[in-house]
Amino acid sequence: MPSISGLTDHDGYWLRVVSNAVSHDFARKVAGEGVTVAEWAVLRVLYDVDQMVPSSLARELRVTKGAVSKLADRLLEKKLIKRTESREDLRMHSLSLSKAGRQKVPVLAKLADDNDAEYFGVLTTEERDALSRILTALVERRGLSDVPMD
Amino acid sequence: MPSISGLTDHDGYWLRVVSNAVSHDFARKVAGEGVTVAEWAVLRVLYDVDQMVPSSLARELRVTKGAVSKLADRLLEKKLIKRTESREDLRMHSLSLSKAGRQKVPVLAKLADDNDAEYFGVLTTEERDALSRILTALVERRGLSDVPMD
DNA sequence: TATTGTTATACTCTATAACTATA
DNA sequence: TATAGTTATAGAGTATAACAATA
Repeated sequence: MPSISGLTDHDGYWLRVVSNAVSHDFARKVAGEGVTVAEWAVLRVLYDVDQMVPSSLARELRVTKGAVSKLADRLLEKKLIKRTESREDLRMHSLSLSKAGRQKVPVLAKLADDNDAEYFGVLTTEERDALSRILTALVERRGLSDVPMD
Repeated sequence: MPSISGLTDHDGYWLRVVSNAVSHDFARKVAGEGVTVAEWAVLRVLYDVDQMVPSSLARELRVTKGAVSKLADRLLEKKLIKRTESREDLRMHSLSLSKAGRQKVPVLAKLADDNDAEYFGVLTTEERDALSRILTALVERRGLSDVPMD
């Protein structure tokens, strides 16, 4: 008789358990700063580039332009980003951090650092190095750079 | 000047990238069988126990009873599970697999096996063992058995 | 009163596709 | 026609809390 594999027999299951726990806790932390994880990603990208059109942001974050539109709406409401019209092409506009948004990024980055330390700090140096190495290997060998972050 | 960590500087980020990719592909596979990943988890648990009350299922899957109620509704519509009233305690009822549900579990388990092989097969035996070991260590040391699977 | 389960409501995240304005 | 962006719609996944029935 064939044996049926269980939920816990798959690496994908445990990966999801750990990933969800890490993300869930991080979401709770950034919620204290009034933003979601998806919003944090937008803010962090804008922090480096100063300004970016929504279509580029969609490519960078690997989501649809509709998703970016919605995220941008919320960040505008929260006054963390600004919209600037383009003069050359009136269809386009740029998104950039507001002063408040720029001030918030280091705070959020610190929370991300804390969260990582909290979770992966229980590993030995060897384990942590191995994890990073293996995750990177998976990303490279499976070509996950093009995978959406849903 | 303090340097601000980026999205990709955290293990949590890469964990999320890989986990999302694995789950996304698995979701696509089971969608071909007409179920979602959350529904697969319900079916797989019921496969072993024959029958279970929603409150136990909620504990097992670490979601709220409301979430189980919704999942059960969908699985009933799809005729993959059955509801049976309890005779001792009329507030309770048991959920169990229908014949169709029981037949589907091995098919779904095979898809989970395939998905795992597809993703983690690119790792060497040593890497794969290390990944399993490290994920297990994280679950144990961080006490993630109690974390919800959202 | 406490418990089981359902239902109502709400939110995040995402997608697809129709639509508007501009090129 | 093609492109940039918005909006409408939908659906998965989840939570909280109000509720009904029963214990």
